[in-house]
Amino acid sequence: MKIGQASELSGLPAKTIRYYEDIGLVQSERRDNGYRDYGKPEIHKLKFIQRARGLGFTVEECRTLLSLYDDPDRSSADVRALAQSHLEEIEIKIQELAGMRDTLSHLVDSCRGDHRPDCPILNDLAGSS
Amino acid sequence: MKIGQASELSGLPAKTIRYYEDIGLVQSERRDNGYRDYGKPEIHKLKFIQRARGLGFTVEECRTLLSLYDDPDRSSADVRALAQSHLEEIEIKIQELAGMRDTLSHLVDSCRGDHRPDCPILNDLAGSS
DNA sequence: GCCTACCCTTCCTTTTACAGGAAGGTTATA
DNA sequence: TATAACCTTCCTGTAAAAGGAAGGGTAGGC
Repeated sequence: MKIGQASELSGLPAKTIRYYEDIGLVQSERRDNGYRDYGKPEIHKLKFIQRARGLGFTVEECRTLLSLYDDPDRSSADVRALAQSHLEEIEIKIQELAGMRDTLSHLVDSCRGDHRPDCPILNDLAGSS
Repeated sequence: MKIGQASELSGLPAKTIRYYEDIGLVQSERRDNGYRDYGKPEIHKLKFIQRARGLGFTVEECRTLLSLYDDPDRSSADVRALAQSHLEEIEIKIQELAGMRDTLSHLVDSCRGDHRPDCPILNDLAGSS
């Protein structure tokens, strides 16, 4: 099938699929006219990546996950370690964002938001505390 | 003062300060030898930006915040609207990350993580559900 | 005067994960 | 035959810097 259908089936934009080919993540056959030609295994890989990306794995982590998936001698410990480490990064990011949210929502609540220039948000950023 | 001290006082790497100058965010005087020369107002601006970046505002939002800060005729409503909108983006990101975290931690918990290849994480990514 | 160490300069490249668009070839349909 | 819809490659741009090369400035010690 052509890239358009591969895109629909995998949920990835055609641009993204070409990009993944550029970086050697998912190869494709070529027809005589130069069009990319995808079969079931490629669609499967693309979906795999789409899900992994949806869980926030980087493209390089997806590469590793794919190679583990393809390796019948893998240890599930390796997969778990990768997922665990990614999970920790996510939790750190959540904590960072939660801190920002708390500070910001305080500031937003304390600002009247009227036509006057007086503003606790700017005061805080200016270090008036 | 030179950029090194400006860096220490503002908490921003010298590289970043130069970058902010490149994009017209914080200008500096120059000495005869070509070195950048910073005074109190610039340090104040740099700190302002450092705090705003710490709250997750983009550099362009920082530009807007700075111009509001410099404008005695501003309305606090404008500042509040910007902060509010940024706050909503943060909350959306937190929700996304929390979703990833929940799915991932389930998967990690369900994987034994031993030497065998059998792995629920990979199975899930492969769409075996 | 010279050496060393450290600070500063500009300029170029790299990062991440694509998106946008130009210029042009292919195919299906009316 | 015309046109729309699809495909191709290639180049550029994004955010916010970080890294590094090549070189100039400055202060102190010998």
